[in-house]
Amino acid sequence: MPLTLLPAHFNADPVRLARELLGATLVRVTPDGLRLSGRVVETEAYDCPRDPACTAGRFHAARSAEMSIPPGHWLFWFAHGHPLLQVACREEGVSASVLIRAIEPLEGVPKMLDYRPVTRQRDLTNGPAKLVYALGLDPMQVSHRPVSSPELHLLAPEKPLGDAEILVTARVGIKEGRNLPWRFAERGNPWVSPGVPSMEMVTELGDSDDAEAG
DNA sequence: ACTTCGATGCTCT
DNA sequence: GAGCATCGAAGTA
Repeated sequence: MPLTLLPAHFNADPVRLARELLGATLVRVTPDGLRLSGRVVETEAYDCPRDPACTAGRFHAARSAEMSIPPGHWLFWFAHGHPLLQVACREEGVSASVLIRAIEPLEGVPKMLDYRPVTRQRDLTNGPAKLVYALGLDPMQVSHRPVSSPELHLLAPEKPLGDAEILVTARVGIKEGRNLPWRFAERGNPWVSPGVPSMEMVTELGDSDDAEAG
């Protein structure tokens, strides 16, 4: 039986955690007891003290609300009116998190399609806000709850993904810190978000950059 | 399959 | 009032 990840597990480097969460199962139990789940296939790390995406401009102040959330608790970042699901990392008072960017639907697909009707099944959960809608999550209800909550929790991967199975790329949609290789995806999985670059582009990324996971 | 472009709602100025 | 860690629709292939 897979283990439910506990909040204490997230008092750690978000870059490492983002990588380790690939292959985990995100489980949502609806108010009527329906179980929806999906395999985590794409994540992204944010780590303020060393992250230009956080310290640049408006982001710095914006993190203050997030900083009051203890590690291993859910939080939502809003972008363009869309809620993005994250887990707070490191110790409380530090702004660091892992963003869940895409999942591969496992259980409860009909209910997900009910929450978020799409014509192509591929589009159901292949984006950070898409998966929030497909799971029927209400940010107001889920924010600040532990990642081990019955209604929304994470099961550890059966087997951690090897380096060869992980595609490391740059984050998207931000100005500063574009170059940091802090987005992780399961290589070859069709359920990753449309913007994940091909292998060729990743190779170019490697020589132009520094910061590593640690 | 790909592109472009407007709407979204929340946060900070 | 601006800008954004995005999405969806509409257009072209």
